[in-house]
Amino acid sequence: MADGAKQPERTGDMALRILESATDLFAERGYEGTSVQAIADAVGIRKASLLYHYPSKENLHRRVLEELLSRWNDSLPALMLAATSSRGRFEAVIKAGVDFFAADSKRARLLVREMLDRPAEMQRLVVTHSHIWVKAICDALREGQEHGRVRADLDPEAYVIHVVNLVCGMAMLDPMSLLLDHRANDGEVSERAKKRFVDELMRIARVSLFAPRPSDHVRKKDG
Amino acid sequence: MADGAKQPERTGDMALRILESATDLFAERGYEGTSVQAIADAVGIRKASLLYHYPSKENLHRRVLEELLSRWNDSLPALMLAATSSRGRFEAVIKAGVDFFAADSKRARLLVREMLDRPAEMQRLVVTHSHIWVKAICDALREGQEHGRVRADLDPEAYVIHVVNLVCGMAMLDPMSLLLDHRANDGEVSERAKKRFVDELMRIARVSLFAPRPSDHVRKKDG
DNA sequence: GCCATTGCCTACCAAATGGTAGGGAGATGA
DNA sequence: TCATCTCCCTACCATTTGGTAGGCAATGGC
Repeated sequence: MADGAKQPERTGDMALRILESATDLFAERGYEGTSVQAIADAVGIRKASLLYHYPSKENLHRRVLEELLSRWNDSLPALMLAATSSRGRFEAVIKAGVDFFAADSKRARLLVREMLDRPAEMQRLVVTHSHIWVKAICDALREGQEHGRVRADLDPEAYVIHVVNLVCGMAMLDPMSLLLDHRANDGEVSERAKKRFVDELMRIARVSLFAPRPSDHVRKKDG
Repeated sequence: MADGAKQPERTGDMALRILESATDLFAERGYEGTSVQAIADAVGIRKASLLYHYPSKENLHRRVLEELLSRWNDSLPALMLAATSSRGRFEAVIKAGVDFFAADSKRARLLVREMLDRPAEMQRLVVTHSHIWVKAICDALREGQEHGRVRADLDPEAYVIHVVNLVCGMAMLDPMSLLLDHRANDGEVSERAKKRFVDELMRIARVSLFAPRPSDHVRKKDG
């Protein structure tokens, strides 16, 4: 191995390349299932070189998680805030949230994994990182309930959790996809399966959010 | 260690005790995060003794998964089949599904983990184990759609997947629970949080399933 | 030239991993 | 009584784990 053709391409972005490979592998195989050696191999360097940039596996893992959460908190809260006012905006916002994960399902996988592997730490992270915009959304939901736009029996906090859960469910599209598209898929989830998944996800989120308008039960037609 | 007070209690159930401890640990820490040594410690025997009952870690893992899926397939399909006909039965059925996981959230955790860790194998398992009753439910849903009981724009397969996903979301109640109940919880999810979670889950599943009846938008009241 | 810093390397480490070999106590049946 | 079988044990194995020590080439300021 290492007989050539592996020049460092650019010094300085080594740390970034490590972070990206680590993100992929942690998402795919989990923390315990990913060895430092495997990450180093993916990057194309030696294990000791990796540990020069990140003093320990645990440290690297923390950085991976921080990077993910900061991205999440960059894009999501502003979008989500616009969600609860009107139906059109709602569509766009949930779609944006879905796209965030659909773009690379690594993120969803990583989040779900962390919730399973480190529930206590994630609880802290959820509280510190998310509870601001969760609260904002819930306030908007409650206001919507007072105006009759939002279903009165909706439980705001629980609703948000379930919608997030539904979106994160994209991490598990893989094993489910054959139920949505019977073609022999070659390891890749078909676009058709993904579309059915996302469409129904948005439908569920939508109809369980908005109070039915008097005219709703008549114009029930689908393409 | 092993200085006494560890008589085998009953021979023959050793294999079962191993299976149970392994189930707990696999669910809590994942396959890679659980060593054979740790399982043996939990049971109170030596590692080599464990490997006498199960020839390898991988074999033990397979048995754990088989046991889980067989339980799932014992209790769920019959219940689910009754779900789609009337609203009363629907409640009971989803509740039963929820209870199945709420009883010990290990099961949900284990399933979610497998979907992340071994998507390909789980795809096979899902197809062979579940697609019969999934198909049955979907048929019932489609029939409900023809009779106007079920929302016309519902996508049966996708709906089932999302409901299963919602139920499996119970595996992630832990890190979310503080959003549902602000009391300092001592590692245990409060009953109140669990109830809010389940109630909203069932509400979402319900309203996104049944077509609104003309009278629905007036009798919107909750206890 | 010179010296310090950066960045990746080889070589090594103790500990833990999954798994094997084989011993021995206790029950069982002929 | 003796052979066999079951079940758990101690002792060991090669490999892999996360991590350290130190070398060495390139770079850049002085």
